[in-house]
Amino acid sequence: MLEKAALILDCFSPSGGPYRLSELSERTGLPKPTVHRLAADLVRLGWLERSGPRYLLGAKLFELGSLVPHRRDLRETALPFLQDLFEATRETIHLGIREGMEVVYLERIHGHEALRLPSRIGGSLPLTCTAVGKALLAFSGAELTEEVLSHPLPSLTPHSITDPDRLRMALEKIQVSGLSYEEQEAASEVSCIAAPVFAGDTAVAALSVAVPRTRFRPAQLAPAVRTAALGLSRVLRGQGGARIPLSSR
Amino acid sequence: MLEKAALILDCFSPSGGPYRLSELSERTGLPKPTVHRLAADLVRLGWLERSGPRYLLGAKLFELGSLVPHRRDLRETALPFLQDLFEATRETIHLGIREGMEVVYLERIHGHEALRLPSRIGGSLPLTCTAVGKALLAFSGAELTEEVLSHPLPSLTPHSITDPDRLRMALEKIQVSGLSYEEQEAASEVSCIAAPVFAGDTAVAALSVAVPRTRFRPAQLAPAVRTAALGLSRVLRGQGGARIPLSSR
DNA sequence: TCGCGTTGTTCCGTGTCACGGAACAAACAT
DNA sequence: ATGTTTGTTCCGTGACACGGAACAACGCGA
Repeated sequence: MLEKAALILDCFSPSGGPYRLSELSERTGLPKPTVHRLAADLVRLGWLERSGPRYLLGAKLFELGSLVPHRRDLRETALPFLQDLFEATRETIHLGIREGMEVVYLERIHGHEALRLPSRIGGSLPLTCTAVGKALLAFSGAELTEEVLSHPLPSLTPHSITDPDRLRMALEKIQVSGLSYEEQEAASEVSCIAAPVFAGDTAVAALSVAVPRTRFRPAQLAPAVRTAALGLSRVLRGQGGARIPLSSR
Repeated sequence: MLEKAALILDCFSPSGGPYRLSELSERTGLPKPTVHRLAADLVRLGWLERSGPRYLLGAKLFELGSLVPHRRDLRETALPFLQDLFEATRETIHLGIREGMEVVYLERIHGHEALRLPSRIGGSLPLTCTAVGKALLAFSGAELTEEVLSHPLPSLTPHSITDPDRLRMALEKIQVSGLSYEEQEAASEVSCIAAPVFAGDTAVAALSVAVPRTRFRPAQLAPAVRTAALGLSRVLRGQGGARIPLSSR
């Protein structure tokens, strides 16, 4: 029952777009009357909304989603640094964390010029295809790197790194320089530079600047990204990662 | 069953903080074994997380919440204007919409100086206690105003407006000037100025600047807020509110 | 205007699985 | 050592989720 409800809600990820009853039925594999009943319940609870024949994710989910502690806290303390970085570069800024073998973006801020990017707040992308992802991967321990390299590498564009050796070299460079680069590996015509945010010697997050390829000037962006990332690291260390003690096991 | 799960999740609003099994049982009024079973299911689905004996809202909710179309679209198109406003003022910026008789905040950005505010992204406050709320209320039709005035006015601080006549006058001023002011009505030592974002002649959103009372200089902030709000209004008009046609009934 | 495919909704008999009291185990306090 | 609170397991009962089938509403092309 809960599981079926979750199936329905998961239909809306990642597109979010409106769906009709029969589409939901088809996508979940659940019979139509079942979806009908469950969807009606979900609407009553505010988890879905309905306008005419179309179902949308509901306001309650936004409310609850905004409260998720890990996300909210990190986003909140990172925000001032993201603003600094935006003000310094006036380009699109990302904040991401690692979740398994993917990046999840917690924040994305930008000005009036909108890049066409696959990244969305709350959405996830392969670690290996983005600057943020590679920054996280490079400082998440050797085991994870091996784990990632043991599968075929996914790609978002023809420029995505699919050769394990190239990736390994790229990660080593990142480990040395503390900076992660990406050129059209996630979206065409977009380049990106990222820096990891540390807690101890592993990365807990990374932030990046995304720029149209034609005006990508890494030398100018590097100090700003690094500064922001280090500043955030320092604040996180200060306030102690242990606001929620992880306790037993 | 769904309803019981919703009860459990609603425990986390607005505090978000971690809860133990017995607290959840008490707050929901559900028997312990029931909560235990449901919570376990919710954890399996990623809607809750569990570290030791504490339950937290889960990552999946963040993911889904970020996709809620109304929120996401408005937030996305508003963001550049919020950035402009932040850059012009370097103060805390809010974006809010009306939901019933409350404001819901879609975005809040700020620099390193953190004001102590009751507003949270995804959270809601009474319309009458905040600059954003009053801006929305002033341009939501006379019926709503009467509806609000027909109940006793809530208050967040001793400065919150609780006198219906005073509120009515304040709203009229807002309707004339297109600007909404608030002084320590939501949080002590904080003043605020807001401007409505229009679709036609009713407000679909409002944005505000919150400032420590001591350095509140309305004359300097007013043009910036108004400019940002009008700019956003224009863009919203341009892209048509009708991306999701409301269709029948 | 009619008919036909599609989509949404209602009905209801069947069987499942959610339910929660009770009993047990583990953690914590004193 | 002993009570107290919290977390977990068990299991018999019955409510209610389930989904096929039949029906209604819509959209579309002729």
